[in-house]
Amino acid sequence: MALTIYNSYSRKKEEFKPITPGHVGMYVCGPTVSGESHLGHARPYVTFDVLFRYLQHMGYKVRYVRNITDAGHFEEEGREGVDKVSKKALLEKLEPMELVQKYTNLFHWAMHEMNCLNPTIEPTATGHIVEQQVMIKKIIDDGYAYESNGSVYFDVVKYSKSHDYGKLSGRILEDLLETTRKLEGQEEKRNLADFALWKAASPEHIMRWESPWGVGFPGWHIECSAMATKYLGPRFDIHGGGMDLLFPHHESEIAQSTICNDTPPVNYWMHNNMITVNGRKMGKSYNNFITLTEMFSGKHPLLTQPVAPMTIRFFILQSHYRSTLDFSAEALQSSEKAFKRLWESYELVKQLPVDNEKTGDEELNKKVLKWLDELEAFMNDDLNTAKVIANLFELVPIINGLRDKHIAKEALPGSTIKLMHQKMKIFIEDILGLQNRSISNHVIVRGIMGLIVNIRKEARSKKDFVTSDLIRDKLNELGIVLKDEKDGSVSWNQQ
RNA sequence: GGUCCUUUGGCCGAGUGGCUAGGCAAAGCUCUGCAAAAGCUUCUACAGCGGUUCGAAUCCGCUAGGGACCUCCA
Repeated sequence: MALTIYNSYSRKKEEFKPITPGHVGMYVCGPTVSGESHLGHARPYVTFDVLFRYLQHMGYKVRYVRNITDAGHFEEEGREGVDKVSKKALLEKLEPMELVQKYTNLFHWAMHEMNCLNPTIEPTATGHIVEQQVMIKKIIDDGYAYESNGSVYFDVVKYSKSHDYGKLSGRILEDLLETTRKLEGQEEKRNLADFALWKAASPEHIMRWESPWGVGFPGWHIECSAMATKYLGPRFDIHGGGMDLLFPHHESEIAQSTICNDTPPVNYWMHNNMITVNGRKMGKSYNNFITLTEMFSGKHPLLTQPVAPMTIRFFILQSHYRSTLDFSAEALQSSEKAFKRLWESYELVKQLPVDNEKTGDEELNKKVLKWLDELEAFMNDDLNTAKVIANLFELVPIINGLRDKHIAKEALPGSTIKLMHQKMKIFIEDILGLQNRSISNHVIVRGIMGLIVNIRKEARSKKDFVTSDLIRDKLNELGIVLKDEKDGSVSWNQQ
């Protein structure tokens, strides 16, 4: 069964065929590290992390490139006024790399918390100024860019005469030429639709490099083209990012790269939809974003409690990546409970006996096998993680029922139980990248808890419920919940 | 204004023209020293109007609401 993915370029689902058999080149637009990442940013990184994991699961060797945008017009909020005063001592001034380092570290931390695998290459824009300049030179030499006042612009009008500018974003060039927006430096352009490859830096601009066109900094779109070309070649398989990057960012990327490399750069363009707040896109411009540190700590007016990183991951994966996903504290709470229930049942399946050889309930067995079989088909259908999770939940009452003896032990053969365990491991942990970060994984904690549980068991057997309830209540205060199971065993977990 | 998308039960969310996704919440029951879980049962929705079809949440049209991009944006 083949993986199909929705290609924004053709606006259709297409079967995925890599350029080089067995290998996949994938580029995802990374964060701009002039500020902290928010919940909205988490979506593409989780989405494409799942794609990265799934491609590897399929046996592909994947080169996953995700950039760090650390060049551009950077100002840290509240500091720009001070920083622009050049008389300040060096250490008092904003050092761009300091700012960039701070938010890069924070980003990496948040990614780790959400169990996103590291990309195989994570290039920075500042580390590839030379590559960008070489690319710009090539485009000028080819006659598709011009210098103006120390800046360099891409000639969109000329490009569109021989190429399909606007195809990806559904834009019509004539409309773009008539745009009434008044932007800085607009008079330097031949046409309003032209975009900057290199921008001259004003004296107070804190990020600046020498170039053949004067001191300046690279245009926003060129870094992705330069780094993708360098690490993935002129033409590669998958390019991902948020839908809001379709225009102008990705449209410009196509134009630049096409001129520079004589080929359209990407076979499959993938775009995730936005996370919304009350139906409105979460974003910088609307000032309705919640940073990931605020999410994890719960320190935000819209939150009633801290939101675990895994809850965010699960929340994102419960919807399809091309649909909008509406944020609310309630929705996240419901995800938290749901994930917990799924995980506990997954823990349980590992302990179910697998020695039964009969199939007592043919119908149930067939249903379970069907649910398991469908998991892969759902992933293959444009990464339908929502359906994968729905099927995993179908298994929950079955597993719990076997534990409670509600469903007879003989109902399902051991082979089915084993398969459930195996598939749940693959899909929950390896592909969806969900994990349990609670202290219950710690070997010493397990030992201590085993001891406490035994002491309590002893008390209960003597009907000393004062002691047994005290233990349970005190553990509860620490966030550990004990459950007396029907079969006399005791299970526990961290809230 | 242009281009495009969207509207699903109390809430969140999948949905390939026929076979009621799933989660959360709620109610009842079972189990249990108590509790917490868990299990069982109940809750059959697709913005409105019209059309195509044997059959429409799904296709088409119109109306209404919401949104995205056109500007930094995941």
